[in-house]
Amino acid sequence: MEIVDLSTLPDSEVRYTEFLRQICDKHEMDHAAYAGMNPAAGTVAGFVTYDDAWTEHYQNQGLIMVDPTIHMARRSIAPVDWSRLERSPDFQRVFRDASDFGLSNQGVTIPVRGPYGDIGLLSATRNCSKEEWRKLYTHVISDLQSMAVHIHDHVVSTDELTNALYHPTLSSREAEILQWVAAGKSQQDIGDILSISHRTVEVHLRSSREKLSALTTPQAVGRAIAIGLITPG
Amino acid sequence: MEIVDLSTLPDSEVRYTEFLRQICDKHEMDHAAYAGMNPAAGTVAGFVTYDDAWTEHYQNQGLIMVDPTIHMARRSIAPVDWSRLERSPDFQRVFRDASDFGLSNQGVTIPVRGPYGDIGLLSATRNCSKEEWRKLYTHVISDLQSMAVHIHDHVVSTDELTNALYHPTLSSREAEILQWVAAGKSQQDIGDILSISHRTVEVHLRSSREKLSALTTPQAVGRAIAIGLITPG
DNA sequence: ATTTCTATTGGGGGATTCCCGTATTTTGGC
DNA sequence: GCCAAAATACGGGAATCCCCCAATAGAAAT
Repeated sequence: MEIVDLSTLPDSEVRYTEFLRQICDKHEMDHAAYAGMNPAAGTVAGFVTYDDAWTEHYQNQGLIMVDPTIHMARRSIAPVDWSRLERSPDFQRVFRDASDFGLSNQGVTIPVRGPYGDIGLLSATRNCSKEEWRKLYTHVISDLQSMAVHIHDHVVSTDELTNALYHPTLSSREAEILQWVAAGKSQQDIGDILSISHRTVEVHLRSSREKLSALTTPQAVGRAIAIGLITPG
Repeated sequence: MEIVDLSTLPDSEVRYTEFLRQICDKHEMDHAAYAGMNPAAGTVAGFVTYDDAWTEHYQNQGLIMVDPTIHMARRSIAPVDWSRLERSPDFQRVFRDASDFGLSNQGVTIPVRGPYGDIGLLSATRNCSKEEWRKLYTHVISDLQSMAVHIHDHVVSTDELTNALYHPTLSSREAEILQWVAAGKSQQDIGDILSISHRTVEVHLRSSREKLSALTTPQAVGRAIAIGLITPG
């Protein structure tokens, strides 16, 4: 199958929504939605083909916090077929509401992760019989996975806001010292290891915290790991 | 396309290698390889269809440290076509060696990430003309991505060693407090938030450190985030 | 050539964390 | 039911971190 190159389309939110519509058409889905999250920056970007009414309701009710499809997909490697979700109270809550808006409880959510703790979720839904869904699923899942990777890759690489928050650059010294902190060393230890004063170590740590907008060193370490500047020690 | 269910095959390394062979057969590849990494635990698992000679050479020379396919794929969301790699000295080094062992410099590496900082790389290679490769690539990439997700999901969910290192369980209080620390709160702050003494907060932090085998709180936060027990704040 | 940024070292002092205790409550196994 | 282990809770005191300040030297930018 040919891949629609997102980069050839005009640069706006509309473009992504249009891309989702094309996916729907091609794979006989009623609706598709993409949500991209950057846990370190706390940002979320979303594009949907749903009606505004449902989107508004979803946001106003804070359904994103209880939506079981998101909850599961965030913890999964493989695509999550909604039919395999546990029928929890949260499930009832979200899908009862969705049903009121004419949406099906048949669908799939595909997680895609990037190297910096970012995660994209591509969901597609369709109202049809269980057998039809089963057949459709096995037929299109592979393409949908490709589409999910494609869209997430594109969103991450073009979203300037995300990119800015993504890559606070640490100097080599800062990264080096923060890496040692993540490895459990004290400032004095690090000073000895690098043959510099523990005062200097503290200065680099402080600037690292500032660059990462972190209040404390543990927070800075967490963020640095989440965005891939250092590795857990 | 039908997905070969890995769970129906006998449980061993051989099974994965066999699965890789099937992928080769189905998609007209010469060789395939999978490498799974858990950065928090520092473990690496690999399965290949290459000759032992090349595998040995690769390991003895420590090529994994300079292999540009791995280097790039680790930082990418989308599949990495080897033909688009920069012709760096490392590239020359690895692919000159590979060529000596009769291996092609045409191939693709597909990264797959899980929620706990784990990453799997599925590579496939084939010796053919550029045009053939181009055609083959667009034809099979979607299926290969599916296969990559499938194999990584399976390796992660069945590798007991990984699982053990993966999930040191924190008590709810411990996770709660560590989450606040990752959000940049001090012990005093957290005590106020949870209406307990900051002394108690410190005790929970200590046991969290012990469970995560961490020497310091920053290290504990880093590990907890890497293995998904908490999220970066 | 001047400015700006980075890396380095240092003092003093308050804030925070961390190790040493103890004690109560909850949980799980026998 | 009982006991052991874990979870929860609190305090004193020592070690560490962190913030204020100042200062020098080299590299990079203008």
